[in-house]
Amino acid sequence: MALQVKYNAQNIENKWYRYWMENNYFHSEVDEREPYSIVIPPPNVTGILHMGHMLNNTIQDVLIRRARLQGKNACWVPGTDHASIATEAKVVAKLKEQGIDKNDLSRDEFLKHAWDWTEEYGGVILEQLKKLGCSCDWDRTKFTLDDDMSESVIKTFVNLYNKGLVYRGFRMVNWDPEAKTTLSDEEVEYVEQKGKLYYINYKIEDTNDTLTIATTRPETILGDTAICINPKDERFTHLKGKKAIVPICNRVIPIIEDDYVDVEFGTGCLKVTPAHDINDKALGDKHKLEVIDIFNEDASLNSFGLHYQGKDRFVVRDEIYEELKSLGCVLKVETHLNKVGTSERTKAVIEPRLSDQWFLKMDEMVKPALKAVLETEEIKLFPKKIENTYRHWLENIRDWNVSRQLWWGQQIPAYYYGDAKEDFVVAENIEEALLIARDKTGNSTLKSEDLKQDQDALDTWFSSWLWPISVFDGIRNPDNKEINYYYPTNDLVTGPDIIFFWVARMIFAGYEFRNKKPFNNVYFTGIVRDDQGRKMSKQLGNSPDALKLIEDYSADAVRAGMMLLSSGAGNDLLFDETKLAQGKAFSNKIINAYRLVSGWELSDSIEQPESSKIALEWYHSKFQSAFAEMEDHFSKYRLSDSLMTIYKLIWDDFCSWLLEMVKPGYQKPMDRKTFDAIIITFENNLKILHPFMPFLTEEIWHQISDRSIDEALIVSRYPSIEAVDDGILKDFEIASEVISGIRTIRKEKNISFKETINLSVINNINATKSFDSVIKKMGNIEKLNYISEKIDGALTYRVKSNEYFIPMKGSINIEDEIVKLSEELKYTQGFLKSIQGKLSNERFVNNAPGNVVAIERQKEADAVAKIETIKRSLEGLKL
RNA sequence: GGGCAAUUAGCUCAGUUGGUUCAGAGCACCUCGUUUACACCGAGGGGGUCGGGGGUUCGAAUCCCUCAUUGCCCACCA
Repeated sequence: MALQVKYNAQNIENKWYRYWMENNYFHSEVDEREPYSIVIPPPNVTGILHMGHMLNNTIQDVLIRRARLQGKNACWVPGTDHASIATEAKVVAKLKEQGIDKNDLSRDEFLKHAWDWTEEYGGVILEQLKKLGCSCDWDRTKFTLDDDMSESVIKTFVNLYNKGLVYRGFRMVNWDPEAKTTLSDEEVEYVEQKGKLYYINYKIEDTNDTLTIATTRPETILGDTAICINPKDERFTHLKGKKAIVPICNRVIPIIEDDYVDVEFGTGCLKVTPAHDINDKALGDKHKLEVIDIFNEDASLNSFGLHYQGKDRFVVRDEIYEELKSLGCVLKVETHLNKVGTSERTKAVIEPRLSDQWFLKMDEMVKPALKAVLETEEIKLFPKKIENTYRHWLENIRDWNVSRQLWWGQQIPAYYYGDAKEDFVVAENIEEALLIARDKTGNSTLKSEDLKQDQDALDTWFSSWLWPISVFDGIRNPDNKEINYYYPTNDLVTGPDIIFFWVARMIFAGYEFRNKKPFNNVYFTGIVRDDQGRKMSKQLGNSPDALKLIEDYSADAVRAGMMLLSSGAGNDLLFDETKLAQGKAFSNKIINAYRLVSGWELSDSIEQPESSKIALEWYHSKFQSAFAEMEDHFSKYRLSDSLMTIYKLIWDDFCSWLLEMVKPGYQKPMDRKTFDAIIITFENNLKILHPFMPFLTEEIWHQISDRSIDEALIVSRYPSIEAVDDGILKDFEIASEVISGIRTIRKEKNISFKETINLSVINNINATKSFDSVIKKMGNIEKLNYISEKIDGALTYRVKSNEYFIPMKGSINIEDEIVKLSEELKYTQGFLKSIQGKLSNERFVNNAPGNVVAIERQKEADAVAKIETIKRSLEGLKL
């Protein structure tokens, strides 16, 4: 344990990560121990590490390492998500750059490109997590498109179909014209936009009258199949039963009545376009209107668009406005603020569109999920307030549209054998499908070539909702020993933005397929924002490079910094690089503390000083109380408080007090007994800090002594919990105040620390007597004696109400002393007055509980006594 | 439009069931100090009428009402 060379974080961190990997410490297998498992929220396979990941994964690693130190069988399953829309969009863009149009490729050709892309960029993020120190069981790494994962997904779909929970429906869905796929409601973002409200005149058939409708989307008039008025609207009674003529296409459409129409809004006349608006669709169904879809899948106009055919909807909007104007059909145009649905991924404006899609029934699945979180609380959400959001969504849930018009994902296992909509079967593979189809049709000559698989892929979340089950192969082999051992997982750490996409659905899946919750606790992290409170994003360029931060500050410092920043579950955190610097300073502090300890000369021949003995006794209790506090914070998922407790323990109590108290004098040797005890306390400090700063702690751990493979810090055990001696903690508190007092006086009176002084104490400070040796050492006191009478002309200082000490050397400025004492007197008198005020208030004495009143009386007595003491001191000075 | 949460020191946040002069922590700031691990240090110190107003109570940062501001979630107004 020689004095070390400069700490090179990067080398050391790489060294220990390699060591951990080589010795398989991250790997977990089923055994006798209590399991502790976490499944990672799988990042997008082509993603790169950003601040959110750093926060999220640091938290998970802290939890995992802590569980390991508790002797549990800790298993953190890593993996990535195929992120269908996001990845497919990236691949399409990449191909476009190369001059390749997705539409020119076959499904297989496209998938080949996607896999190439995945192999090239995929998994980068997992390597980055290693830099951060994440102790995932990499042998278990999963990808949501791995064969076994996909099999589980397909099996699940078939299972749900057979249970009657999956159905095919012709519905209005959110259509992303750029990705040419549907989106779930959760994937639609409503963005406020300044649009226009166009007032357009329609002729009324067989009259010269017109009626005016207001619309934000004039291009959709080509799909109009009715005008609707409110039957109670007296302005339009003359229109009842009449027909209107749509401008440009001159289609004659009925004027219908429905009280859905808001008399106040626009003109009170509503144009009805059932193919392009969800409400219009409802009206259309009710009134049996014709449905005219005027768009292609890329939202350009189809043949119903007449001379606008092939043009984009927004181009048409402007052009049709011009045409209508030239036809004299435009009454006016107003600006109008409304919220436009856009695709979360592609940012394209969503087009409500009618199409055939696959849906999963939700109403039954919601029930156990609601109960588990809100009633039995067998699943706990942190922060609790998020339960409101959870409840609201679940209570208003709609069926889940699980089909996507994409290729990157699991293809829906539905096989069509005929042209009719219901001519299909659902099966795990084509062979089975064939058997079922033959059976169903009675046509035994049906061949596999006659079957055509559905072209759609499943929503990404349809694979990730199985994640906690499928990573342990619990779908395909529901009774395997892994799933029975690791499931339910313990903690889930994720962002609140995917509570519906993912968290709620995992809960559905858990109860549906395992009849058990998927996890016990969900810790929702906050969003990482910049110092102005803005969300960190690529567009704003306000997100620091995560890897650069690790390089600049070390992984330990970044982890500690992130943990210090995150105040509690669910709270956003403002990124502040000074916190990383604080983390760095902390690791430096520890390195230097070790440098001090490792530099001590040992001697077996000297006795342990009394001061060291008592100091170590005190620290033992201090450590235990901090440890208990840390555990308490952990139990409430208050990780930043937990780290702060350790931070203060190590910085203040260990470094500033303990080490200073036991430090031998200049060039003096250290006694063996104290040294050995210090090493043990140092090791215990490292243990409790290890989950937060794994590299540094492991490094020092091995510097302290050579350790075998079984003795690495990562696989050691937390210190045992022992009783806290409250008495010694209290005594030390007083002793430390005495020492602070000495320092203050030295400073005020310009007495150097090198100069010894004498100290006399009046009124037995029994409490501190055991710390006499410490006070002498820390205050550089030559003689410490207890006296019964005050010494005139000496400096006075009080600790607590009636205990004080008097350094006798040094020049005394009596005036200063008088001023100081007078101030103290004034303060104490004020205090006394407020207490007496309270006590003379009859209502207080009569109403407050007895113990509260008793406390007040004690305070009163203490204050009176203290005032007496101060007064005596003052008189002494004035003499 | 509906719902939920928040507002405490310059900054980020604690403050459990109302009760010590209880307004706290970390960082930042100020003063002093090259004491034999560390200036990424040490010793001291300043700083908030707990968003405004009202109420309940012997007593309110804490409970109630109201206003203001901010954030989040949900919602089909053409």
